[in-house]
Amino acid sequence: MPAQSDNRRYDQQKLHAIRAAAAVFAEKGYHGASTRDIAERMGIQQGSLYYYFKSKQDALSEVCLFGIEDYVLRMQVIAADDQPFEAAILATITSHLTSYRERDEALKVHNDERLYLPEEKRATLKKLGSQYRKQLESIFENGVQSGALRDTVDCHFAAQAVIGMCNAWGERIVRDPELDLFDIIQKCSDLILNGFRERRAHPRDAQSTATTNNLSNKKEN
Amino acid sequence: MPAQSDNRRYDQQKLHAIRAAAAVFAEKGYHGASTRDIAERMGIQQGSLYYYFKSKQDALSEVCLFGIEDYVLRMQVIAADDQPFEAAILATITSHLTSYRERDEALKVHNDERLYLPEEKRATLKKLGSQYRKQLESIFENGVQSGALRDTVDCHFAAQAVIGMCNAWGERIVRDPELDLFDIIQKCSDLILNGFRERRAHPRDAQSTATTNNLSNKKEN
DNA sequence: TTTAGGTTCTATAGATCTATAGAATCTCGC
DNA sequence: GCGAGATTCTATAGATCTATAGAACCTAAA
Repeated sequence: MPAQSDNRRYDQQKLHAIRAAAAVFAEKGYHGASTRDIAERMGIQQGSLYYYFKSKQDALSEVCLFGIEDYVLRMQVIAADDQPFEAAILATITSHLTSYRERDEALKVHNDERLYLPEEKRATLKKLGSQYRKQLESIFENGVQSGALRDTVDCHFAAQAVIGMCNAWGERIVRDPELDLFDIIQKCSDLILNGFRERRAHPRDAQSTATTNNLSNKKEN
Repeated sequence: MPAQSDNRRYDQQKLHAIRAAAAVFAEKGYHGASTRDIAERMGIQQGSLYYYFKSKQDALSEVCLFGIEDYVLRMQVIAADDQPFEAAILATITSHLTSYRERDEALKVHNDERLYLPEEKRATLKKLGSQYRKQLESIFENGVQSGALRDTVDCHFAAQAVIGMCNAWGERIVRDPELDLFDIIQKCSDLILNGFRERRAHPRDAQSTATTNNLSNKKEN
């Protein structure tokens, strides 16, 4: 039965179990992983796993929560802290990507496998996720209001784009531990802020509007 | 036995099978989907599916290939075509995102499930994927050389970022058919080119220009 | 040492699922 | 209508996999 008061052993093993499940789910996917795989990874028998998880689905649920919880908390801190936009977006991206490194595979599992949970079990995750997105949106809104960002910026789009980009890099980061985290953070921030286009030495500034116009009617579509 | 010369029936059903497999894999994941699910969706019995696929893994393989093949071809056309960078990146994003709409779930399956294929069966997909990336990189390199992009741009990073962002939006597009594709394409291009930062009123350099601002605020159709 | 409760093990029921074999049905040229 | 080949069906072997029950083991307090 699920442990008691000051019992260290249970808590240690439970954490161990969550990490093992995260690693296995990340590698094989929720449905591709077996409870035997998870148990094996933590050095116990398959049946013993049910001492820590009510069910396989319950394991997924806990891994997802573990993967996202303090990552949302960190965002809350960033959003509350009233920094200039540039600092805030850098902090956001840093937090997002270092989460992938630190919490290993749990965040990846949250992103890739959470949809296999039934609606009800996902409620908490959903709330955390949209909380995160809203806070990121508010950072963008503040950026617009402060004049740091263009007033044409669609903050909802912007938040989704940042999240999407960070998750894409996060997947790579998890898969390839050699990647230079700091370098990626820098470049992502730069992209979000400035894009890739050269700004000062634009060839002909008279037709600058013309250049954007012909973007739309090109080639087959 | 796998059909013959002018036999229409087989080809039709085979395509039907691939689409059914794509839909089911997209919804439940490779391991979460059963061959019975796929067969059911195309209105035949589970065992009959093996008339069209050698194995379940073979089905995944074909779906992935189906999902990525002509999408790479389109990129080849774009890269060969010597357009200005702005047009090329718009065409790229348009191609990428409309692929998600048109080929339904097969591209999503390629992105999410292809890693479950054994190394050997993935060889072709890998080649196609890196071909795609390299062509996108060369588009960025051309952009730098032509002066359209800053010469500090890391083209490898840029290509990965674009692919990551497009895939992230693609997932949403597949899941929510109501999303305005054209709007997303516009905003992604704008982000890649210009970022979100206000440029006119930036303290440091007072000059240039209103150039590209109006890309984002044209109220499309 | 004894004992209680916490942790892990073994064994297994019951429910999948993949892939195959062989029978049944369908299609179409003759 | 006949027969050959193409397509689909039924039935099943064999290999999973999840979850549970109950025995065994381990630790620490009395």
